Amino acid sequence: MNIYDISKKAGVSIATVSRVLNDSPRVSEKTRDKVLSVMEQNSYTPNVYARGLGLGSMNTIGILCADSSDIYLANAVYYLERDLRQHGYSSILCCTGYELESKQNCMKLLLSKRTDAIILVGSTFIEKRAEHNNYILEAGMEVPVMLINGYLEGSNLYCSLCDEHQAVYDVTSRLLNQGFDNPIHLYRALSYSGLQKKEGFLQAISEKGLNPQDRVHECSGDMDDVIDFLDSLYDSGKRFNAIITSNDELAIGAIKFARAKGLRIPEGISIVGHNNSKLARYCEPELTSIDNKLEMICIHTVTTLMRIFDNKNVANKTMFSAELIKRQTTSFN
Amino acid sequence: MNIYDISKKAGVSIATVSRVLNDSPRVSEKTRDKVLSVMEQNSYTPNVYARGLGLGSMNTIGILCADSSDIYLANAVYYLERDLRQHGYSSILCCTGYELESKQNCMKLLLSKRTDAIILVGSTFIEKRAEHNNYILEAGMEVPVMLINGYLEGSNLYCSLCDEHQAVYDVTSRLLNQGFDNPIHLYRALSYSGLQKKEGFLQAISEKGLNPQDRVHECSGDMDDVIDFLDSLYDSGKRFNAIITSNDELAIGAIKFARAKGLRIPEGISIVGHNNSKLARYCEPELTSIDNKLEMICIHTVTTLMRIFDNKNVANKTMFSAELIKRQTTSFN
DNA sequence: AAGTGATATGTAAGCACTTACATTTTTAAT
DNA sequence: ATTAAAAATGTAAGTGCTTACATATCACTT
Repeated sequence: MNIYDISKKAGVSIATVSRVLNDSPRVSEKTRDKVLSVMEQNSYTPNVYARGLGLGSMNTIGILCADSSDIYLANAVYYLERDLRQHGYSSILCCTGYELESKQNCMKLLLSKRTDAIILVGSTFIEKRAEHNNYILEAGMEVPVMLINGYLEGSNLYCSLCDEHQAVYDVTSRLLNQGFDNPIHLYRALSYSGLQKKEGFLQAISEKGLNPQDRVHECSGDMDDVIDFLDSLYDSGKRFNAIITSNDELAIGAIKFARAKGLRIPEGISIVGHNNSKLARYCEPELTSIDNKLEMICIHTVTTLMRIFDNKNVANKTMFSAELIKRQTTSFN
Repeated sequence: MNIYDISKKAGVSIATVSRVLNDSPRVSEKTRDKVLSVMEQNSYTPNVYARGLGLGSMNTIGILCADSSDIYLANAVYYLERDLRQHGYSSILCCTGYELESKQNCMKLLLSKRTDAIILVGSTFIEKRAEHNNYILEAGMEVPVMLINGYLEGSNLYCSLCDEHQAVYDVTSRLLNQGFDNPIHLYRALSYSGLQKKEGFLQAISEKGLNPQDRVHECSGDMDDVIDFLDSLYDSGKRFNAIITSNDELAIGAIKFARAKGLRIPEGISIVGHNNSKLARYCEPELTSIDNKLEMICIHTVTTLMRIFDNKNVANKTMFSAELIKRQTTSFN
């Protein structure tokens, strides 16, 4: 069943059928109804490939995500797909993992699918080494590329993110002022946002005149690794009374560590997570966490994309403010 | 840059270029190399829409998922996308939510995208009312439809699932034999697998001669609702010493409830989750949970799909065995 | 009733590929 | 060197849609 069949059955030309398909105003109401009812009766579905050929696009967006099984990224994917679909776009998902080559391949794949734009989810994309960003910049020359939780100065990328630097600076300062004067920071990966978090932490402690030495540590995503790491740090004689992490999983590892060592939370040690994922309420005690407004960022990203498609003007960078969600692992008033 | 440009630059016909594109053996090695290098130099990417038109397909699979922000379903989506991509297929994701109409619309959307198959993730798809399954069966007439964690007797759907009935029957029986003689079951939704879990529970308790009355309860997915529900059940005088749930989130709600009431886990009350998600280790005490082999099911689903595409013969239903992962909310030996 | 502009419809040429069939070239056997 | 079969390549007709341009129809005006 194609446009020719429909045109015959409706007694019109294929151009008219096509116009109906594309909501053209240049069809009389009578004809439109006729054509639509023929389509309905024959449960006709236009062929996307043919339309894509003719139109040069078929309203699909590529979502490049490091790991959609990560609870935070999974939420991002969910919000994005939902909002895109509401705007008439569908989503091709591609999970890259954390290897550069795999990311590049996935990007190539999405570009070859002629997606109208590409959204990068997971701040792990913008890395320290500039050459690791090239494939993103190149993609940006072909289609609009949106970064969630990332930013690249002076690039043609569109960025929606949260002010993680400020957020971490703020909690760290508050903890310091409250007597938790010996904090450490655990992070997962030095992505753009990871870097911001770390810098926020460092700024706060340096303002208090603390030595940053041995206060910042990279951890694997596995909870047991986090526990092991903290155990060995502790057993080597190192002491600390606050742990600020770059995501909630790490913070839960920290909680497990503290409980196992008999440290009291939050009196003896404060713990702050990041992302304010559902996990924050699953653990015990429930986790104080920085909410970085993921849903808002995703909605904004999709809105921006639509404006770009409409050739409206658009900011290259939009930054939201995080919010500290206080629970039981800290004793802020 | 299209196939004509390439053919000119390589000094061959478009048919030859197309053959190179399609890995046809009917091209000499010399010509193939020549064409490939011209493509490379001009960084040519074949147009998916044109290829899709000519070939009638472009190796894309639709993934219909109730809610990809659900930690269990997010994992399924992750495994599926990964395995599909390894086999040269890309994935269009569509999150339906739990409303029938929305599910139907998403299915239509995916079919209109001419996906080569559709995978339904989230057992919520096969419901009690037969008419709610019609849209799935109709889709099954057009393309292969695979069900993850679902089954529909006598249909043309391909199903990969885990024997949840047996799994729940087994733990429930073990708990009963261990003296936890007053169990209740909480479930999220009466999907196919939800039904299996419930039936497994009921069979176990009826074999022990217990009254099933008031032992099985539907809960919302929200943790606070679960806690509230159990609170009011408890406050109304109802007592129980084992809670078997249909997912880990519910079980964590149960843990929170038990701790708040001062019930001792696992001596006073045993709690068993389902899915063995990461969550099971985040809570306190860590949760005993039924592992229903999601990764294996997903891999099997993709393999099955590839066999279908190759016209190899394939089982309509494949069932795996679950495994009980013992942690701290039960005291099995 | 003829003429005008607006509106509706049709024709045909893209869009970038695939592939059956026809033709040419190569290889190997005589 | 001749010939047949096999291999490589080319030609041209799809694939199902969009849309510029041409043409037909309609509603008014005079």
